[in-house]
Amino acid sequence: MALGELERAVMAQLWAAPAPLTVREVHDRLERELAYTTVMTVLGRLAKKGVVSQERDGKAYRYSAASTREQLAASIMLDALGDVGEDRTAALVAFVDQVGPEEAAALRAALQAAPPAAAPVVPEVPHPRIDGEEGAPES
Amino acid sequence: MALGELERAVMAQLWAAPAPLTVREVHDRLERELAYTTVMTVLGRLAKKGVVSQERDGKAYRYSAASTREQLAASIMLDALGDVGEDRTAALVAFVDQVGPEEAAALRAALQAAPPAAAPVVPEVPHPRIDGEEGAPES
DNA sequence: TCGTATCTACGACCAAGCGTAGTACGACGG
DNA sequence: CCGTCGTACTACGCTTGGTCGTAGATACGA
Repeated sequence: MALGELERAVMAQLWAAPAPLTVREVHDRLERELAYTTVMTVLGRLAKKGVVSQERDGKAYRYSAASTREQLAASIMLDALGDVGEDRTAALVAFVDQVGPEEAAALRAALQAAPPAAAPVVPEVPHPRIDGEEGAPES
Repeated sequence: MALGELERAVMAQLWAAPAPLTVREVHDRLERELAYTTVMTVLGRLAKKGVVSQERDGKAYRYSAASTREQLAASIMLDALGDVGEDRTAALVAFVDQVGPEEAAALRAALQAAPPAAAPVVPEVPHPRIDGEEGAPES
């Protein structure tokens, strides 16, 4: 994925908002003074990448993050893990080794919650796809 | 970080080799037919980024990966985790949730091997930079 | 000494991605 | 009819990564 700086800032707004935002709302919330169209472009690109979803609201669109910040981070972590090739175990060891004890504790807790053998729910989304009119004719 | 395709291929060769390689050696080992200078440029950029270290060997340089593949992957994962902001725990939960049961098992094993309560804080480096050689001069 | 083979150092070019924004154009409320 | 709002499309500059070419130093054999 590797979002850019502005893209991350925009995502931050979307994640911080309780409901989908319009371009104008995102624009207004951003600290930086940007042209309205700049925000539009960024949101469009994010939508194209699949990290945000847009829904029509009258004339305008409302944008919302397609996944939570945590899920996205997890996806990126997973991608990095995948790049390692075969010895994922060693990479995970290195990872555990690099995170602090607090994260290690969190990891332990997370592992406790995860059933070792049960097929995890996770309907899909290894990483967000950008299919268009395929399976969800909303509206 | 986020190495490019060729950069990853070059790194793969360096990781696969038991000893530092010259540009020519890397060039010869790569599947693709590339100009010698292309490999040189890539190795130079890699060195500039700090992911490989170069040592003089007569007229030529010998290049070796600055850290293991696993450490690099772990660093990238850690970076992604850092981007999440405060709630790293949730991100780790999501991560555990997204990895398969095998990785979860590996994670468990890694956590077992990890020092349970030793260092209260990391000596330094919020996220590890790769400039110096701090990795492991295995050779 | 000359020519050739090696290397490195630098510069160049192109494609893609991101930041940033302008322009065109349709819909809406006065 | 006109200004406002919103989208669509285009564009431009910058950075990064892939790919080389050329130039200069150096070593080595004839």
